[in-house]
Amino acid sequence: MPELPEVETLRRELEPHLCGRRLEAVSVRRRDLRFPLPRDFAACAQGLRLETLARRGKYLLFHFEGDLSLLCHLGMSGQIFTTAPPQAGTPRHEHLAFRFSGGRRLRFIDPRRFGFWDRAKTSALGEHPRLCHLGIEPLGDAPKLDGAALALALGGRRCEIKRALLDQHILAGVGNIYASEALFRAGISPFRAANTIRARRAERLADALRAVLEEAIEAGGSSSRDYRRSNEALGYFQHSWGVYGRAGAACPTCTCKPETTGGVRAAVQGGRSTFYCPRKQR
DNA sequence: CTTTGGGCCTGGACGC
DNA sequence: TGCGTCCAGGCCCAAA
Repeated sequence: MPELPEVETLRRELEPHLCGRRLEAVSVRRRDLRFPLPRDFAACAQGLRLETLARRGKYLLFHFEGDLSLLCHLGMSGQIFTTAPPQAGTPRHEHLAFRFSGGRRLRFIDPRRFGFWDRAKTSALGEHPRLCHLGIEPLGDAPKLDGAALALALGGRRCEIKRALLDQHILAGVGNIYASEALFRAGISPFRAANTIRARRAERLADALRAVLEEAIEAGGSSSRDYRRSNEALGYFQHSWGVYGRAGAACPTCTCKPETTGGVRAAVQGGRSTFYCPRKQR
């Protein structure tokens, strides 16, 4: 389940291997990803030099020379590898393969096909329908994610804060894991109405969001069944989860015993699992 | 405008 | 062993 830290880890890993290289060939095995691959996808960037690799929210952006960019969203189970397949032959869910100059290859694997790719003019990326409504970039400047910016972005929404954090139009890049973790660190209940987070709470939450995302990037992201790094290494931030996936376990900051208090709780909000400590989070 | 819920998709876990 | 069912959650979209 790639969220911002996993995509940023991927970006950092790919950058030194790919930037400056020419895209020699793109092979397409399946076009029916989350959205159909554009007709000219394989041809549009062929022969162009990759200038920079960027990220916006959970999107990976390949900026080529000649005003062309490729966008990649990993969805739920999307993975990108620069390594060769572990066994000979093409893996079952390898939908795209890119060959860069110098022989460097990039493989896109996505069993659930919730991921997708698109192409756009770099100069018009801001108007791309998937990017134009994205909210605050949590680790960016302008606007820097602080309490005031967060409270403004939440904009008096009456929905639960957990749901608001998952709304990419408010904040870009936070998914289910890091939303739970940030709320836990900030001591804010996931059920609290978003419009009650204004001053001090907003400051705490903004700080918690930035901190948890930065620490996760530092750790190479959180590994799961659906996420491996491009070099097949494992991220290890899952060992630092305070509440996510830990229902019934002792809250790491409480001294109360889970046998008597029930420990970390699990709930469902908007069809998504949420984990929280009812004592610490209000 | 906001909010809510369903749909897409597959592999793995689980119960019988 | 094998079958059916449920679950994970990224995003979009229709409906209220």
